[in-house]
Amino acid sequence: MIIEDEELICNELSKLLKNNNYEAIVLKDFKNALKEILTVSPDLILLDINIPFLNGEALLQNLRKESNIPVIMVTSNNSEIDEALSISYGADDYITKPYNPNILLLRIGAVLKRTKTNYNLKENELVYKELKFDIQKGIIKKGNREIELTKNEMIIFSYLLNHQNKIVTRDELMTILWDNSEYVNENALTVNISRLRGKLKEIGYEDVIDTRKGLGYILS
Amino acid sequence: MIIEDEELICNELSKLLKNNNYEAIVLKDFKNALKEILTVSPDLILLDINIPFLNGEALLQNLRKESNIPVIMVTSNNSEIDEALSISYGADDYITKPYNPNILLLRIGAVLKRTKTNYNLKENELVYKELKFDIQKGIIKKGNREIELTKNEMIIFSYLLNHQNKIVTRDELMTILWDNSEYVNENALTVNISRLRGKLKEIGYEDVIDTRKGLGYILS
DNA sequence: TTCTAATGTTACAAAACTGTAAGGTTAGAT
DNA sequence: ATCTAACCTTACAGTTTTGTAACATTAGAA
Repeated sequence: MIIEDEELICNELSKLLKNNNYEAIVLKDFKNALKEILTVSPDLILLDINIPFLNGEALLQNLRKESNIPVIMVTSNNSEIDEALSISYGADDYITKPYNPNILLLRIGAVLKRTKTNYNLKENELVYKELKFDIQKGIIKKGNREIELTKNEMIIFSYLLNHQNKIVTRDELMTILWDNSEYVNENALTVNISRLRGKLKEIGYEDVIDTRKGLGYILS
Repeated sequence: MIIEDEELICNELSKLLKNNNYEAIVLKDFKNALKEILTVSPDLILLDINIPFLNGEALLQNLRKESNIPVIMVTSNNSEIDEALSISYGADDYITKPYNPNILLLRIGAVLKRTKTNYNLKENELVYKELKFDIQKGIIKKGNREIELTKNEMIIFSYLLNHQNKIVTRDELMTILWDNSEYVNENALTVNISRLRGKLKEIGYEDVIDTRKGLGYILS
């Protein structure tokens, strides 16, 4: 959602966002801004702080009482005070006019990534090839098929995803699963890997966890 | 870790970082940069891309083959090309010289936050009052005491944490737990809340989940 | 104060999870 | 080509998790 009074900028921004596969909505009615925002419930807000007759900082403060929708503050001058202020009011990032479109896109991407992975259960998904992995619930989705991972499988899969294309040693996994093995059978890990592979296979992902004998495992 | 050839800047940066509760190490031996980095294994790297006799881009590329340590690229000119390049080589952010110290600190904070929550199992902790919550493993730590949450408890606690000081309706929780209840007893939620409260109480957190009768629950 | 719908607690059994053991397979060194 | 350590698979039983039911408690409306 774009909150900005200069129509030219609004149009450019809309175009820019749409060209990059975002949906863009421009807020028209500044009077009922808060209500509008909450109704639309956008994924991210670009908020110009210098709109006449709209107290952007107050709006942000009020918004923060009800929602954690990420906000990127758009400021006119480059002073640090402004930046610090916007951030203390709860903005997730700031950018000064005139902004470079590519930089703005990078910032938007970064904020979305940051806030998505930071605890919004519904959207906390990680993508691997054609499948989505819901970290909190431990559910893998592919198309309409869903597979539920157990806690151990979740931990292993998370770790492998986080180290894609890198060899992960069995020791590393043992440490993560059982705090460096008090008295757990070495085979327990093998079994858990086996089970994870089985589930991945069910949704058509055979051979994605590769064994590097003597070294560990690798997720391609 | 600071990778930078101008000694004056190194010193200023070190001071800045230390004053803000970071540890700072300056890389001296540019020849064995990669090896050094991997040995030290810093939490974040500030990499000046314009050091004579050091190909920063190649270094980053090679580093990325072995590790996901976050890197902030320091560039001299503001051109987009540079930025785009650094990012495609795997940098997590970029900043142009001369940089404003406060902005640099903000960027560092943002990158650390982003990369920490993005799947580094060991460090993926969320802090609530004096306790730490390991999202992946579902373990709550307080001092030397540890409590293990079950999957359901984890989901509820995560959601409450994500909506601190906001009322969370029972419906919301039901949806998250059971995809808007096929045929699950309404009481199942109550029981799960009860169990979570019990565990929180064990580590001295009584009455942190408040009931708002007719509305929902709230984590204070 | 009284009443009642909303919420809480406990015990229990079905279901899911997980480490172990026993035996099978395989990559790669010799 | 052979051998063996490394890894895989399967079945099983102990343990944990979880929804249900039955009953208890409580906040707040009237």
